[in-house]
Amino acid sequence: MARKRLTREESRDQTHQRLLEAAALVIAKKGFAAASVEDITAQAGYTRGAFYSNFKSKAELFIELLSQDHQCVRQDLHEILDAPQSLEAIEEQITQYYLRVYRDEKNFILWAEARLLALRDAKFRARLNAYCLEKRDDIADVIARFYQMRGTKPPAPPKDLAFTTMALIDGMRFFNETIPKELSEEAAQNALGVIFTSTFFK
Amino acid sequence: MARKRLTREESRDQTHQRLLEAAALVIAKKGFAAASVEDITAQAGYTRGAFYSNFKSKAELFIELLSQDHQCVRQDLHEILDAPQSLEAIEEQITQYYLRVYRDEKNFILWAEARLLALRDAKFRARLNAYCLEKRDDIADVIARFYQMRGTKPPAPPKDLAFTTMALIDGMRFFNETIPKELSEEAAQNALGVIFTSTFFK
DNA sequence: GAATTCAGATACAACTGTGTATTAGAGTTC
DNA sequence: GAACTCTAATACACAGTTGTATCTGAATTC
Repeated sequence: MARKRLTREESRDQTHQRLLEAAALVIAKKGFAAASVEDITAQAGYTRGAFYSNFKSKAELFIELLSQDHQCVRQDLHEILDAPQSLEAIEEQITQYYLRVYRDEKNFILWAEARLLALRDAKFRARLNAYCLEKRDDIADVIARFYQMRGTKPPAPPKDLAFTTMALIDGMRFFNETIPKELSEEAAQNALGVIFTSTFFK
Repeated sequence: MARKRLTREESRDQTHQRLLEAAALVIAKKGFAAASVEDITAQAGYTRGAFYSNFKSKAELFIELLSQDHQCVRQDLHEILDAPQSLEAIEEQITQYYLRVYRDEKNFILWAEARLLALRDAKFRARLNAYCLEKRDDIADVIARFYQMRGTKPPAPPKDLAFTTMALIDGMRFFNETIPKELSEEAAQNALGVIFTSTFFK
């Protein structure tokens, strides 16, 4: 199994990507502040030299990591929800989608770290807010489309309801991680369902 | 204005309390990991010697800080909600209470830091979960009491609805801090109101 | 009021992390 | 294949953090 000899660019991209993946692991494990550049490069199998020739700073790397994840999540959402569908299908898919995010989203710790970092770093906050608003608007679109199809008026502006959704999911995601014993599948569905079944869609 | 000469115990308690207050400031400002013992004691006007003769570790101090805040918040909640009241009064007061928490709660950053720490430190998590469940049960009581007075069945077990409430408030609190421009008073009320007016209480 | 006790200051030794400057070695160009 | 260029390793100087060990002075005790 001859390993392909890489061009300079391929090699660099590989290093770049490996550092990002390593950072995701290490930051999730130790937290952004406690994750040293040394930790990250060691996890990736490099030394600090590789880091500084690929990124300006730890925050820069983190932003790029979040950006990649944001784009992935966004694409997922669009693939599921963009095709025109029936009222029932869309309702079902939204519920499924969020239950899936709630259960499977691996990177929520990274986003929690990021939010905390954003409170303290204005530049970082600006970048993060852009992602946040993009997501809110995507969700607001879905909500607006849903009510339009049904021909009823939403109980509040869709953008506000989108905030509700995001806040609730994030909060529950945390409980799910720290007190799983108190949050059976059923309890989680009850807690989330308040929005997805009782309010938005009834 | 003669300053009172303190007894040893008074002096120690004063130092202890000042360190806690300083820690609240510094941890909120720099984050738990980045806040060094040196930072905290300097902020309080002491040296590290004072810290190590008052606390076993930074995590220990943090737990005590959170414990104090938890007790305060809890007492507030009870004072407002414990007296038997009319249905309308309780509904109004819950809404007011949460709007107040939402707007005024100064220490939510500390709790956000704590949740992240809890993901990584089992002992810390156990302590924090205890506070979390105590709070959930307090809220669940209020919800149960409300439905009982009204004589209707809650849409889900009160404990689950309490999780919903806590998750939503925390999440919105974050948005309020990082994207205040997108969250007018009205938008916030809409986002929170989904629960307080549409679901729980209608 | 002398002896004692204890809160907190000071000094210290070990470690960890950072960023830059320099170097080695592999890819690229001609 | 010789000169070059760029990625990543290595070396280094420096700053910050930690916990303990020791010391000091004010409160306490007799």
